[in-house]
Amino acid sequence: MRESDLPDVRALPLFNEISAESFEELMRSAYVQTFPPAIELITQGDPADFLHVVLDGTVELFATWNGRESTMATVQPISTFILAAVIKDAPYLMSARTLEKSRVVLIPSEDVRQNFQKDHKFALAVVTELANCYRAVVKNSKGLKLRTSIERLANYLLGQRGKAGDAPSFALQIEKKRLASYLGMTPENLSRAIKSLRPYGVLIEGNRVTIEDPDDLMGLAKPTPMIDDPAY
Amino acid sequence: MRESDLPDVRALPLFNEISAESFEELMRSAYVQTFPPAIELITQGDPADFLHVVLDGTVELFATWNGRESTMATVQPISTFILAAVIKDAPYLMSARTLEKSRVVLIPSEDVRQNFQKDHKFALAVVTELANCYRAVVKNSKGLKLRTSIERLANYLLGQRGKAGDAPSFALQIEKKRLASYLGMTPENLSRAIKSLRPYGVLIEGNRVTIEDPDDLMGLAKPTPMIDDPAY
DNA sequence: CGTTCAATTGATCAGCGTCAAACTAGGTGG
DNA sequence: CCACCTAGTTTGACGCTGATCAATTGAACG
Repeated sequence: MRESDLPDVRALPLFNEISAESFEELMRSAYVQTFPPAIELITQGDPADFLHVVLDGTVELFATWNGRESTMATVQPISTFILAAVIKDAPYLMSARTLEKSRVVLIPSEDVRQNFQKDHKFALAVVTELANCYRAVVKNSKGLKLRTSIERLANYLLGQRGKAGDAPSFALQIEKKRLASYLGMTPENLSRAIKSLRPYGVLIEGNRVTIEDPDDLMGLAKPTPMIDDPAY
Repeated sequence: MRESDLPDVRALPLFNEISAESFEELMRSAYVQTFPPAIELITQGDPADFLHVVLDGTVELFATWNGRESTMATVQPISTFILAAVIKDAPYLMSARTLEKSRVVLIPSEDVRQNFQKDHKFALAVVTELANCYRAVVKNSKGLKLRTSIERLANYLLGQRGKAGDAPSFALQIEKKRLASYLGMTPENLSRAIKSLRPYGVLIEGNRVTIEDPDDLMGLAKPTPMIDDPAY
């Protein structure tokens, strides 16, 4: 792997505190690969051979059952995914595909497991990472069960606005088709949900979102850190 | 806390491998309390002061938002809950209440955090526990997004049948009201879903479930370890 | 310039929630 | 021990949300 990529990986919370020795060992056996868009990186049910780190591009985590498919999350640089399967040496629960040209670090699972067995600092970082992942899924689940699709959309938009530094206008990071699936609805329905937010000052043209009056939208969305704040 | 309870707690995967020293330290500051039914043990949003271990009874984890409520899980002996919040020293994401008279061990969060900082074995156990919890929620989420309510019910029943040692008849562990909420539907809807499973050989009278032909039901439920097997 | 796929729109329909009422069961107090 | 009360469960009627189907528009890419 490229020398210049190392600092980025090292900067991740998961690797930040670990010993130079462990890091070097992990990176020695790791390799970086660039994938074209729409490549299935991992398939649910397969053994977890590698811990993945997205350096560039976008990766979609999705699940399938009985011919149906649902977007579970989208991973953007720089972050890892499917850590739990690697740790447990268990099969992946989700599949992953690139949405655009993406550069991904692949770290052999066995090395990850060995190093977190012997490097206490690494184990602590893994704990933190997993606790975060767990809480993220719980929040997601709460949203799914407690909110209507329009409320989920409204909160999603407010969340994206926050990510964009509270700019009045920003770009959607994923296509509407996938956003729909992520929010648990059909594309047709998302289209109509967007229209139904017009009275709340939401305007979406292409992937350009404009929120004219955040307070108005918040009246509908009723965001709470316990569902909507990733850092909570 | 009672001497006789110690072995049960010690037998938990979370505490099984840790040093005698850590265990003793944790138990010294821990205390056991017996609660009547319908007591709210923890409230979402509150700081995570204690790691909880259910010794006896049943505890429901639920979430609320905007006046709505949803059952997220039911915890039965012997197991822990809200480990992630304790580890992260973050607010609880879910509330918990006893469903029946329950005996619960309360371990001060601070002690848990300290001990997993210094006891590597404990940290490893926490990692495994969190990975399991994470995967459980992901499976749950997959079920919610990929299945209809009837399919979720069918799979739930097959799961319970498995827990009951594949007995043709067994008792529901929770009331239908809560089962409905857990499965993401209303009680009325659950009632009708149950009736719609009659042609598949499912008979439910009170809390007594009889599955006449599991294979028939499985044709509808299409269970997969990637959603339905807790050990997967 | 044409192909392909996403996005939108309209029409229709099924699933599910809501409301209301009847019924049942478990627990309490007389 | 029985009557009553409360809360869970079931049933029916109705309406809304969101899925499906079909067709069109729009945009991106070769």
